[in-house]
Amino acid sequence: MLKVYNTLTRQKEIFKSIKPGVINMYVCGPTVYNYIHIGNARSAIAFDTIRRYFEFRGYQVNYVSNFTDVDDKMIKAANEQGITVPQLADKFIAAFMEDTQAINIEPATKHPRATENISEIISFIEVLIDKGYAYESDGDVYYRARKFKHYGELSDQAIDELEVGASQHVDDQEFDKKEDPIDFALWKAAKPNEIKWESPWGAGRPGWHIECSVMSTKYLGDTFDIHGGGQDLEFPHHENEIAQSEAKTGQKFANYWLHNGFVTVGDDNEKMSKSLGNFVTVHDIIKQLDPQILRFLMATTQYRRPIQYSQKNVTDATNNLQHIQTAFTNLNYRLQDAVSADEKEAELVEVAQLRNRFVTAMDDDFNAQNAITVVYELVKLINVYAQKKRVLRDTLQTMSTSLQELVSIFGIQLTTDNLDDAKIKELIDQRNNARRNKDFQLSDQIRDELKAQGIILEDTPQGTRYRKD
RNA sequence: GGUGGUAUAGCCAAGUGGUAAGGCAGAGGUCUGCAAAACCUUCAUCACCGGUUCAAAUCCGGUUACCACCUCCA
Repeated sequence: MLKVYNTLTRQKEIFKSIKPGVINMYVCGPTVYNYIHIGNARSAIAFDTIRRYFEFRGYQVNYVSNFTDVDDKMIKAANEQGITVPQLADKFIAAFMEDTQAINIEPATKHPRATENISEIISFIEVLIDKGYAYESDGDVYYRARKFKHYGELSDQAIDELEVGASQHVDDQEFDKKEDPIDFALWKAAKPNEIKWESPWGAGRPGWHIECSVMSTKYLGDTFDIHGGGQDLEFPHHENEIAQSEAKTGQKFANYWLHNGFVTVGDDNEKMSKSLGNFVTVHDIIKQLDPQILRFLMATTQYRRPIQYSQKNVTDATNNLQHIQTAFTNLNYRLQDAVSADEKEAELVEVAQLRNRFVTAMDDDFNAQNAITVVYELVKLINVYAQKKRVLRDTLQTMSTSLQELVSIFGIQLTTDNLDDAKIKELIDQRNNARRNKDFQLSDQIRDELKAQGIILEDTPQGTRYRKD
């Protein structure tokens, strides 16, 4: 029985999809004005992991995630770089695909862009105006937040308690055009030389929140199963999406709202921001860090908890991932002398039990911490088994399949690392000859030389094997 | 000011009434010619105060600290 924490009700609920066996989910994607930072990566990884788990549980997942390819930041960045907004968008969408591929994120079923849906956005806004939920004001269109009686329910904000301007980002010009300070823009009139589209209210561009309402309902229907995004989007972005969508359709918008936690940077746990100089992009990180390690660190932390991106945590993740990889290597190594026999060993039962425990852990709001603990137990079982004198091919195969399957939910791919180098093999032969002759000075010399080249030798009862450091 | 969240060993982190999972790091050991890898052993009374209970990290009341959001933000 799968439970998810629903921000809407602030509790864990039994998950039930609208259509059996199918899940429609929408996840807010990035504004493509820069390389994605590790916060974006965290969100992408969290929901990719959730998606993979649903698929593992047998669901077909329709996963839609947008690109915000026009807004103030886009316009500013394009001007600074002397290119057009669409050029900027193309550049960073390509970078997004590249970076997310590196951390093994499956492409969404559909990656719609705001600018590809302008006519749908305009129609959507027209309906809101017709229903009295929106009004035009000097070329802008605003949503009448107070008119929507559920406004503030997602984020538990009492509408009269909202402290307008608390985040110190009030636009004075906009302020004057609004009936009420809490109203928000659906359409913004174009300033001179800005990218623009024609509309019934004059030339302009869509506000930020409207695109997600339009694209999610366009691809997933008026009511869909899951809407996800970062915690910071809860208010106002998701609150506004609900207001827009439910005012238009009269239907429930999304059944379950899932929000991932933040990433903090550095050993003193400070928030990532450009002014603090700790703004970290995935593009830069993966130049020096194995993307799998970043993936592992983020995917194995429960998605709602904060993650501290620090050297210590990266090192831990590196060691833990290596530990799992080593078990897989140990397993594969024993295939060479495994026997085929029609026996059902006790380990098979244990593997099945561990799998069940993994599922139980993940069923509890994707508790990756408990799930990875089960993987470590499987790793131990494998390591112990791989040291037995007699091992069965079937048992090894089952262990291998299970281990790979479970870690693949976290987006981790284990490698068989088929090093096959005649030169190294010759050196190993020389070394083993020396060892037989008790010439340990020579044998250690050979080992040290290989180590200097990044090749680690390991003597096992089945012979000497080697791996890359 | 409003809302939400968090507080468990050197670090990360499970655990919603029954006497503290797991990982990393550390220490000791087994295996090894020595290593490596693996395995074994070892390492905490749970922010603070008060209460309920036979029994609380877990429930109730209060306090403190930190974080996030309140129309840039994943």
